[in-house]
Amino acid sequence: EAADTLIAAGHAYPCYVTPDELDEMRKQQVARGLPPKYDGRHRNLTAEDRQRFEAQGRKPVVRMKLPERDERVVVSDLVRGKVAFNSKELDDQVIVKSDGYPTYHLAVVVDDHRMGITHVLRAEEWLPSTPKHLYLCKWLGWEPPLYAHLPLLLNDDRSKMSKRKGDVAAEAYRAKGYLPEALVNFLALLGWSPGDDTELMPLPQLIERFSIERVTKAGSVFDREKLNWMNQHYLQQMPAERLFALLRPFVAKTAYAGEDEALLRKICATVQPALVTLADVEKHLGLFFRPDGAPLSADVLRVTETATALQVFRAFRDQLARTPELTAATFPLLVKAVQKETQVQGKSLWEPLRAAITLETQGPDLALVADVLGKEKILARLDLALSRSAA
RNA sequence: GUCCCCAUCGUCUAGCUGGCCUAGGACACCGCCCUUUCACGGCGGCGACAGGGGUUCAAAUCCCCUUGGGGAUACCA
Repeated sequence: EAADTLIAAGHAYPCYVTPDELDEMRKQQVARGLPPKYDGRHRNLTAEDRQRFEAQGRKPVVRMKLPERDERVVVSDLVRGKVAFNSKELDDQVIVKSDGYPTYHLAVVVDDHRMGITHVLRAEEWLPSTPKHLYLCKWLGWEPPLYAHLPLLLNDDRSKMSKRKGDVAAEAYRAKGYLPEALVNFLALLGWSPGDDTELMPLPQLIERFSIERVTKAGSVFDREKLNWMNQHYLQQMPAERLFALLRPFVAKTAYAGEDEALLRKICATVQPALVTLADVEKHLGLFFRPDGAPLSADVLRVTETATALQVFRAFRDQLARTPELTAATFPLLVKAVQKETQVQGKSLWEPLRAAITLETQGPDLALVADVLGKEKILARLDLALSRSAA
């Protein structure tokens, strides 16, 4: 309907040039050192011309008919101020494709008008096509919306980050275990800041404090490290119940999906302080369920094979064997007893213990882990460490 | 090529109406402290006004040029 209106008013016209012909045309222009541009060859077709093309079975596109004379078009942008373009630089843009579908340019103008859109906030890449949208509005007799062209999100090499290239769709971040609140908070800070040093802001606060005047002009690199930090922050804050609910789909993807639910719940709570993303739960789960005979890292071997380590293991094994019940609260007591007995303390005491018990050199609080693992398992692993050294 | 946008630490940024900036914060990195372990946390360190001209008593802040980066130049959005 809008296209028909424009054609009737002489602001648009059917164009029968085929993609192949356009290709050829541009190639020749480039060869002659000219900028590739539609040359307007179908701007003024006669009725006969049209009939001839129709008879050939050609389906036309509809193109905007930009003014013959050069005009100055000024875009008033909420973040960039006034930006001037020359209509001469613009092309007779296709607004309806040969399959009858409108292109973005026509669709966005018509759609926004019908929906009563007052503000168009879009990325900077759209700034150069805004003059076209302004023409469309003008010809259709509509008041254009207010525009704000936001800075681009950039890859590490400072090129434009595109949702059509790479693994950067919002869904991809969800799949990688990032929380919506973390992503939103992080994204809000790319190209905008509240003006003070506040960085951690939940959505309601973001909404309250946001103002378009404080939007920056330069593009910003998407820094995964900072996102990680923020994600971890929100993860640590989270109540255990909600965390477990969010963790479920990630647990479901692992080999441990069928384990006892109460146990999984306990593990998730234990592991919370060590999570950077939800997906990290997988590797931590492995820590609890890995088979005793699994291959060990060089670090684990290094810290479990010292003379001091062996001394600690023997003492701890004895302590543990004599303990009726092992809990997160009693574990440190056992370690304390070992310290007294062996005179080993601090890192040289805890590090080998952790490595022998969890088969990792890092992880959540050892007492908590030990509680989940249970007495029998720990005894078995200590024996294993002892026998490894004996061999 | 042409048009347009942009330019403060490695990254995100504060600084916008010029003096309070020997340029502040955050992430990352490095120390120290806390913790008998891991992490959290606390403290500190490293680290930037792209260059050159102006304007001014005074410029990161205003103007110009250069350089650099990015975007757009599709029957994609």
